[in-house]
Amino acid sequence: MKVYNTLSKKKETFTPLEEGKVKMYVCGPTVYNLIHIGNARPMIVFDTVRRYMEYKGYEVNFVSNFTDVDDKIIKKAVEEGVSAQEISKRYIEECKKDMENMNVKTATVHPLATEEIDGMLEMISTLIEKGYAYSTADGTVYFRTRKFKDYGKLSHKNLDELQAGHRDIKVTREDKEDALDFVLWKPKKEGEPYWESPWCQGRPGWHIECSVMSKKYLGEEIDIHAGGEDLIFPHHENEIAQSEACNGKIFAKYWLHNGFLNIDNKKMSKSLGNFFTVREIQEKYDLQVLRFFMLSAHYRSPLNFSADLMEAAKNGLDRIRNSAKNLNYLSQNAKVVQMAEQEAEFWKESDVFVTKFESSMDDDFNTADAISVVFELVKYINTKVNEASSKEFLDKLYQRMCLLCDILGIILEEKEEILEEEIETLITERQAARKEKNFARADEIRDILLKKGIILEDTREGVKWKKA
RNA sequence: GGCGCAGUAGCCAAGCGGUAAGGCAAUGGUCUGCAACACCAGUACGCACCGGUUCAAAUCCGGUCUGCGCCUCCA
Repeated sequence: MKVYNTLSKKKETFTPLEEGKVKMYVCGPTVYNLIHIGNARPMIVFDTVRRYMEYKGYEVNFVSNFTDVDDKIIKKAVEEGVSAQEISKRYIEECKKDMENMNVKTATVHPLATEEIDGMLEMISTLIEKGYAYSTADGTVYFRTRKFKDYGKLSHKNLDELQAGHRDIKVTREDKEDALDFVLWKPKKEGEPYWESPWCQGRPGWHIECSVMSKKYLGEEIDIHAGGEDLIFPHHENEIAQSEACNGKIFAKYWLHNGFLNIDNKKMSKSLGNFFTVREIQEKYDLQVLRFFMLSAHYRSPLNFSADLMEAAKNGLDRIRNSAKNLNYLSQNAKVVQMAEQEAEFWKESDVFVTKFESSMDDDFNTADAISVVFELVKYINTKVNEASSKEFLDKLYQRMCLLCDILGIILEEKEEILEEEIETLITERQAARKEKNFARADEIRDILLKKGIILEDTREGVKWKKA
């Protein structure tokens, strides 16, 4: 299995630190609002990485945090006149609902920054002892960036370039030894949540939490650290500095980063008004469609989001689901016999799709390619299967489809929705009318239902309905 | 100013040295009381442009144009 490592800028063969086990950390969201579809990309992508690793037989210890102390949370709390904790708690719950609806597996541990303050104080103290950090008059603690020789190895920047970088809005604080030093601990402001520390009453800087939580739940050395590409600098660069300066060991072996999600070819931002929450997408689509859409491009490429693209993704997913549905339908009526000789040959022949799927995924999780293999399987199934097929053959093919889709986190079974009784009755009446060849009445009922927003389709599996 | 990514059919998107996967849409067909759905079948002499290397280039090298990202909170 090859993975692209941001550290080396190359695809590398994946070899875990410990045979058969994977230690993986994914930077989670700051919970100050409902998550947006940009937040959803790393969740979906790295959940898929995890699923594939598990499929390959690895035992994956997957840790993903919730940042529950932060300026934006405090700001939101002030706006609503409630505590910061109330805000973070609320949006963690909402986020978990969204994750479930996107079929993102729960992490082995979902640590909260506010519950790991002790570990942070400990790491900051060690960094000060080792000369990698210093505190200032007001109790702010900074990381001494220039002291860490490898600084810049992830983002491939060197300190002088960084400093020479033209930035209009460059806020440098007077008490820093160097403009590049970043905050580990900062004093509270009036009304803000705070914790006691040797330096002042205050709260942690953003970067320290991930270093600490990763260490606590996965150890000083981990296999994979992942997140959005925007986190490469400064967040992940700073994490490396903190962890490696503190532990004296290589922090993470592989660094994976997903590309950004754009809206109509523009960066998503509130000011442009092109900001979508996962919840808003859910009003219009099953979140499986969102997931399928996100996996239809390579995770490192930028991905454009638009209404048309979602619609295309929906139609594509439907093709896969229809094929699965058809297998189920045929299976229900199939003869319970063993595979015929030719079916056994076809079955054997379809092994190739599993092999191809795996080699796509082995190549840096090429889900776009993997999905194309699923479509090839769909076509194969559609052309090889009919009313005369044996139950064994049908069921095996169905299981094979499920196997591949499950790795992608795509669910094939659809939730059964319940119709109002009145509509149910009309559908039954229409069926009766059709049987008596009273097509006028049948069409009349179809029109009535259409006006109620129900579209009927007469398929060979019986009448199907969907909402307009 | 520095660092970096990308340009493949109407749209999306794999391929990354051996002669263009897959999906959506459009088109033709099969099925159906009709409609819809579903299924099947075609669909790029070509991979932004100009040069170069090679027996062979969408893939490597140089240049040009265009779009985008990071360097500041951000997934």
